[in-house]
Amino acid sequence: MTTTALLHDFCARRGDLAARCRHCGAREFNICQALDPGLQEKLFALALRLQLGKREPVFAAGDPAHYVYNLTEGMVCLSRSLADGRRQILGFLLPGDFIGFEAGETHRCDAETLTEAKACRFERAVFDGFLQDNPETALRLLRMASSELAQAARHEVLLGRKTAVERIASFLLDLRDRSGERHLRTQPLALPMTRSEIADYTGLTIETVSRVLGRLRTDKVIELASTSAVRVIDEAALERMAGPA
Amino acid sequence: MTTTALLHDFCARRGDLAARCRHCGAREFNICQALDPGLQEKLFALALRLQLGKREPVFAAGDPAHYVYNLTEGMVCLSRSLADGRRQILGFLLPGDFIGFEAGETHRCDAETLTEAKACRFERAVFDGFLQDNPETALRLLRMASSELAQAARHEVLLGRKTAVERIASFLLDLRDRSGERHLRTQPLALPMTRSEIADYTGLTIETVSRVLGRLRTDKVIELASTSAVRVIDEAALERMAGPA
DNA sequence: CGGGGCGTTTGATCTTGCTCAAGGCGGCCC
DNA sequence: GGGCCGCCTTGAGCAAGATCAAACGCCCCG
Repeated sequence: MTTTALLHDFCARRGDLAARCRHCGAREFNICQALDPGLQEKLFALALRLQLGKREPVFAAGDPAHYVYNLTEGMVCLSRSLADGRRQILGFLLPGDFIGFEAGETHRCDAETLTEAKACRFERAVFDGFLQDNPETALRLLRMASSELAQAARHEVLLGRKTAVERIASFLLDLRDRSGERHLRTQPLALPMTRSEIADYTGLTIETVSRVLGRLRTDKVIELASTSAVRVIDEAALERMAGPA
Repeated sequence: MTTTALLHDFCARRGDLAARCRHCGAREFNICQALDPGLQEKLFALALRLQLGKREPVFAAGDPAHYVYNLTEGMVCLSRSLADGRRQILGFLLPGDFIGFEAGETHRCDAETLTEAKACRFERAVFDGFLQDNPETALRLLRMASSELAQAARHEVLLGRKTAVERIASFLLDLRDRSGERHLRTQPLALPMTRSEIADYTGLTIETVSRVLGRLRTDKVIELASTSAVRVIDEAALERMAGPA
């Protein structure tokens, strides 16, 4: 098999419900990474493999945090809403991302799938026990948490200090880069979220999101294959538009 | 001694450079919490006690991340800047907060003291080793990281979806609550950061920060003892102004 | 194939918070 | 004690993006 074919095969197995960890397409990115086969088997035994539908809630803010999840396939959206309906989307999660680990007893944001998705679900207490017994896994999770914190910091810069154009360009580049890291298709890049969700991620309105995307298209920086897929035509321009580093 | 006197004594020892962990005023909040005395001694042996001046950089974005820090006294400001000078302040850290843990090799934001401060500094590799050997400490750190992530999420809501008044009111309440949890004085509440730093935390300009604070003062919601200390007069009003939960 | 509904696009107007400008206050140094 | 400098406040006008409004297009369903 060629490298491409191998990669294709690898991706096809991503999140296969019956597959053991060593066949899991998300293994390279998620919590199981670098576990030796024995530990992987142990962790697998603790997991419930979950198949989730498109636009299905995983948990809501305030729910008791009984479980933690490791996403293996699909996209999930994390958000927090104010009582009057204003919503802030915190991030769009990709295969390998860890969801639902809380310091307290309840979840503090909403999690919903944007696409069909698969995940490994662990009982919180059981998972904590595994971490106790496997400090290198705890350290790996700590490093993943630290990456998420860095991602949140970049998002705070976007929300607090960037213009509308910079926000949209940064959003597209960030999603593309993270999708690429996870071996997902980037050209065209899937946008399974609605304009309203892009707006709530970037702190803008749907009208502004639509106008900015329209302008990027007019300027030949991107092509919109459909409303839910972009192709980056002029990468350098898009990077310039995303603002200074 | 009365409870108050005990607390006073306790706070006076906060961060005492010579003190062992069991006398450290920040012990209740920081990484050492709930360690048994033996482990505390082991951790203490790994720490360099650091005395920092007012407005002193701790590290800058891009610096190699050789050390991690546990703040025991004073306030530290975390920020990220764009090349054109725009800055986003990520948070104002209080005693007990953990600083500088990175997934990669370098720091990804700037850290600077706002006041004189004290911290325990650990070499990264040594600290990682301690976590390997003490999974319950790793778990505790993981829970602290999860709290920071929740704090970041609240900040994202503030930056993405709140009005100027809501941002300032939320900022004041958040700082007051976190100061209270750490047994710091809350009435009046110290604001060691400049208007410019409040602006860069809230995603506003200094003029808007000044106007909103002025309006809160005019409306008798707060009193400004000096430019760097507030007293909350009408708590309910301030909470209303911070926006719906 | 035609109709309905939702999500998106596009346009016109308005508002919030930014920019630009000037003045005030306070702390610190000489 | 006086002056200077940095930070803060206040005011006037402006602009980026929000709001309000309407039309479009696509998909689904009858």
